[in-house]
Amino acid sequence: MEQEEMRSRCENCIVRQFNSLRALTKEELKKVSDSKISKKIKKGDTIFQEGEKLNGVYCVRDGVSKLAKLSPNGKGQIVKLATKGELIGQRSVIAEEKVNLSATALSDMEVCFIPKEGIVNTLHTNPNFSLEVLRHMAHDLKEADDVIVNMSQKTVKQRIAEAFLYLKNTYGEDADGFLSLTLSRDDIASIVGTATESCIRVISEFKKKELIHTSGKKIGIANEKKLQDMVDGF
Amino acid sequence: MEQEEMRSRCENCIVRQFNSLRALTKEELKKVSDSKISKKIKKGDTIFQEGEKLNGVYCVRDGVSKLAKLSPNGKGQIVKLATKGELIGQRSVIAEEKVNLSATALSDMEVCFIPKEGIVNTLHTNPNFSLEVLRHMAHDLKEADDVIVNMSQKTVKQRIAEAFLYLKNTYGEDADGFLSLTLSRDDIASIVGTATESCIRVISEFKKKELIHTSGKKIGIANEKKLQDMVDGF
DNA sequence: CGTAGACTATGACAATTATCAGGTTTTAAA
DNA sequence: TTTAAAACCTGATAATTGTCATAGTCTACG
Repeated sequence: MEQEEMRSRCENCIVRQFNSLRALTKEELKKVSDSKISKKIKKGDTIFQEGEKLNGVYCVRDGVSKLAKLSPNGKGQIVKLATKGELIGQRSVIAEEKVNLSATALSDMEVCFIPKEGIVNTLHTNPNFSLEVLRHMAHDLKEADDVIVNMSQKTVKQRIAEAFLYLKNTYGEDADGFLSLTLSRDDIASIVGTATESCIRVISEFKKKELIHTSGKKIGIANEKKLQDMVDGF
Repeated sequence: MEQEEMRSRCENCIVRQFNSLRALTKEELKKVSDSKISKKIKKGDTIFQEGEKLNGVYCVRDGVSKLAKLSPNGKGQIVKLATKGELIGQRSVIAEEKVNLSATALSDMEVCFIPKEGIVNTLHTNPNFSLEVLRHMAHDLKEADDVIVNMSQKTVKQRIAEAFLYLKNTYGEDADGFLSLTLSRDDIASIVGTATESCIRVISEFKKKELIHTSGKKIGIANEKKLQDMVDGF
């Protein structure tokens, strides 16, 4: 059990290297580690919901979640995927507002809930940490701006092609050449902002043109160059 | 001239109260004021362009600018309007990346260029300032997320109606009941992400339905409630 | 192992939106 | 004041995308 105790300390957690927590001092990290709560979340379960008030942030240790807004009529729009190493909920904690997106697990996940006190205090006292958080937020903002531009300037086909390339570059492929992150057609549609049926149709078309190959819901990229050309409008 | 000297000091600039600079200490503010350069920018002129490397941020003292991405085919997408009191270019300076949007004046403007050294140093030493910048960025990020959701879940008509309400709430109306910020049909189209012709058609339709009234390119809101209902899908 | 429910798939059609082509009006500058 | 350019407007048409209906396929679980 001492082994397990060691492993569960933030100080020994590799994931921390990927997010703003790496700017914490040893003492600050110790406090965070003492206050954090590890949780396992099953695929499909929600971590938090739009409108909730968050009392802390979640650090993703393993798995992938979607941050999305559901509309009254049932269709949702995925705004961002958050994966190993990312902090979610920080925007809401910093702005002291209710969360405007809900977070749902796309795979089994392991997350650590970090109560906001530790975070907020440190923001006031450790400029390196603030700056690090700021950099991450600046990056998220750029990505969001890019999504806005893509939604208005690219067709559904282009956006789906782009999504596949993004998934390959971000999450990689398995041994058989399929994207490591397997999403439902519905989730893919929600990422690119289109109807599920339109998404399925485009996937069928890509398959016919041998740009991708599929097996069940798994998708593999067969012709990266042509997909990229399509994104670029050729 | 001493009067003018007084007025041009950041210490006496009202605009500062609206942005992160209010978190600066007197000394820090003095340094910023000493290093800043005031510029007048004429309507239509660009402040900076996509891909440029910014050596500082711009503080908008008066006027309105659009932050947009131009696409190769000529259509642009406006991602954000920045007005009196806002800082622009901070994202790029913080992330130490080239700017990903270009900034163009929509009206005659007065801006102050603040070299990044002062900003970056202060970010490292004054946690209040970092935190204030962080809050603003968190707010921008939420707005960007909302735009993404709107683009995918609302029709062009709804987005245009929403834009008019936004312009009224943000910039107000003049004495004759027209929106204070007058935009070209082209710019309105770029905000909601549609073709100029589609935008004009919707405006004509709104006019026929007496939801708005126009005079030249000026637009006034005639029936706020019905416009809001339209946004909400009724 | 069989069945309910969820997911995938496709066709037919409707709605939305873009594009092209042509006018008219407004604006700004000579 | 004339004139050229830019902005606005409208119609006709095409392309894209969404919706509805229906059926096949997969999968989890009793």
